[in-house]
Amino acid sequence: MKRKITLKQIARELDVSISTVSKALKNSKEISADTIQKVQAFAKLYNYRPNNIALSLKNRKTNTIGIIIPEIVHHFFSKVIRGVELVANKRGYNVIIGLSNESFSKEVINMEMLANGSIDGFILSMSKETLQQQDYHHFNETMSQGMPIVMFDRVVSDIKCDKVIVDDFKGAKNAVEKLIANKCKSIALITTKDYVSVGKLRTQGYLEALHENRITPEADLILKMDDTLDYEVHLETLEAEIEQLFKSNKKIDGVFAVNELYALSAMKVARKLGLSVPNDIQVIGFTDGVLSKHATPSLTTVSQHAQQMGEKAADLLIDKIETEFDTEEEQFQTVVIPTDLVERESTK
Amino acid sequence: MKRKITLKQIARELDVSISTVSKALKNSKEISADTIQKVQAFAKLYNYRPNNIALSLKNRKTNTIGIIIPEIVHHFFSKVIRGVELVANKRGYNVIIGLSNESFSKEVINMEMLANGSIDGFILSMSKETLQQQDYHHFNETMSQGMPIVMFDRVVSDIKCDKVIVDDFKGAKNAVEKLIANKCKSIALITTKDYVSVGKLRTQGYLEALHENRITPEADLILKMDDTLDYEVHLETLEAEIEQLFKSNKKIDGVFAVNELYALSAMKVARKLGLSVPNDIQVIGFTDGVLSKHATPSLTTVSQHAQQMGEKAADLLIDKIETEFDTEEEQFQTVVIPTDLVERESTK
DNA sequence: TTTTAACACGCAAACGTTTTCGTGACTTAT
DNA sequence: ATAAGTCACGAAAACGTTTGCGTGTTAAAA
Repeated sequence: MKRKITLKQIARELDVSISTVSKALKNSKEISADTIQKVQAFAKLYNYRPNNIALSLKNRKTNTIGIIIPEIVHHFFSKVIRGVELVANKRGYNVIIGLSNESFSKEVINMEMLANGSIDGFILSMSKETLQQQDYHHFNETMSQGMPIVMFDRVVSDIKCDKVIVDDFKGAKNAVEKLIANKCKSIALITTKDYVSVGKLRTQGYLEALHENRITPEADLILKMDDTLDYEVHLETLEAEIEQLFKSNKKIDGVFAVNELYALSAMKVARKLGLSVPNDIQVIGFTDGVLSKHATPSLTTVSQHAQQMGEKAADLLIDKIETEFDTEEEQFQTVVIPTDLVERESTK
Repeated sequence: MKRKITLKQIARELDVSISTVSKALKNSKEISADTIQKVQAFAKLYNYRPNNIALSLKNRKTNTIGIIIPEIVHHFFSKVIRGVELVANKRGYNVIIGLSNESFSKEVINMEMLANGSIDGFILSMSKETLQQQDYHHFNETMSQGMPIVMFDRVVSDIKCDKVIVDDFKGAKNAVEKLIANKCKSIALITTKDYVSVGKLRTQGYLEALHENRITPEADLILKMDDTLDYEVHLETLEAEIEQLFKSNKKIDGVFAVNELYALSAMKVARKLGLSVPNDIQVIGFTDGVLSKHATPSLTTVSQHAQQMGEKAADLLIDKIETEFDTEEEQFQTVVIPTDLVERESTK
């Protein structure tokens, strides 16, 4: 088991100095053709590669970006990662991941671990707990130390940094407008509590669409789920709530759900109650997920283009990393990725 | 924008030497209580944290593990990552990801990037292309440089390293036995071509179950898909093939599919042909995915316990990293994670 | 008063690079 | 023959740590 070879070892073997080896490998014109040839041959033979850690230390640059997300077993986030990884690799960066598991303290710990030299910048989406507690000190501290942050999807305006978001408001509005155009008269909304910014915005989009079409929103038709529960495990609770909604509002003929699972559950409950989708009830969800595509009937959704978000976030971050324009005060931008309404079988 | 503070800066401010600061922070008894108190107060004030990169260089240890997978937008792999991340963090390690995108060359490049000092060891699952080309030089080279590798799921016996696999053979056999016990007389198999080890083993499990029950396998009932195609985009091709299978073998009353998508497609085609699942045809898939749970009818599957695989792989790897027992020749182990048959609505 | 020991701290090397600068040995021009 | 200029290379510093060892000061023991 041989260790990785270093400049020092090559130097010793070839009886030259370390600096000569280093320069020879870079085809420096300070070094004679003879020596260059000799060194490069030896280096190739032993498959020399410079040690990244040493380079990082010397250059004060790791060429690695950290990504902190609440959860990885989730199509949206894994697609974002794929996007990040794609452009990161293309631009010579590695990606290191940290999972907050929706916990504030894990988010803080993870960021601290990575912030101490391991990476050049962060791409992150806040945990629900952080959103609830509204404690953003770790973000601000990280940035004050000169480490750039790009946030995506779950953002708050209090934090001054680059952001990549989806137009939740317009996406939701479009979806509801589609239902209205499809002759739905009584459109229910299944959403989350308001502290999650995206849920809030989608709810507003729903209301705006109703308003513009002179439909009076009814509180009865709006179901706000407590999403601190993991509904992958408490599916029955979710379904029971929706069933209750449907039963007490028989006139419902359209449903807009702010995520995939809510939408699927709505369809499931509808079927259970003997209602046909899309004939009796039309359903639209909000996501990029795989469930929508393979559901029966397949689900019409607002697509978020998660991968594109990841790509954009990575580009923004690397741009920031690579310009040391500390000159004028920082300029932050918020990029809005447009949504698409992907029409499938759950709408007419 | 202040840079991160270093020992040197603390030393200069407090007019002591760097080593004194370092020792004071570690409560070394070489240092007076006075100085310790002074240094620690200052360090806390400025929120000093040692630079990971410098530590990595000094200790020749990064406390980071690399994970190379073919694809991240995939429930199985993201669950594995979650498992890896879970135990890695618990044991003080970070996780850095590389995606091979099922490509041999990207796998090689990614490994080379990480192998040069960035990480202490690899956890990986081979790309399809690597499996086809059977070129494993990059794995062997990496290991010969003293970097441990743990492989999971897609493995080959030619490579000597720790492995974590699922008992594909037994899992498949159990599933088919279940179908047989449920009175299926004509059981079809939808699988991949044999170069993917897992597909091959699952096929063998299928055959073995038939054999033990004195059922003669029929070539007509075995559909081998070319999985170099991405069936997420070529769904129609997949469905057409399955439809062909069903139409030319009307007696089929059971289907075992080696993954989730094949199984779902089989159900979809069955429905299209007016066959009821599970009354006319019972279906079992193989995976941990989310589709199975939310499909209609929900799909009975062989669960792989992906997260557990990730956890085990991480433990194996870190164990190996942390024992420098170069003494006797290396001992490699292959851990088999048992599968579970999760019964849902697609079987009786 | 001298020797010894404890104490509190600094020096320097090491991890593996890159890069600036210095310096001998030649070569060329005067 | 001497001055100037190339050429080819080495020494050393720097990135931020940790740690073994040396050392000056003081206090205790002889």
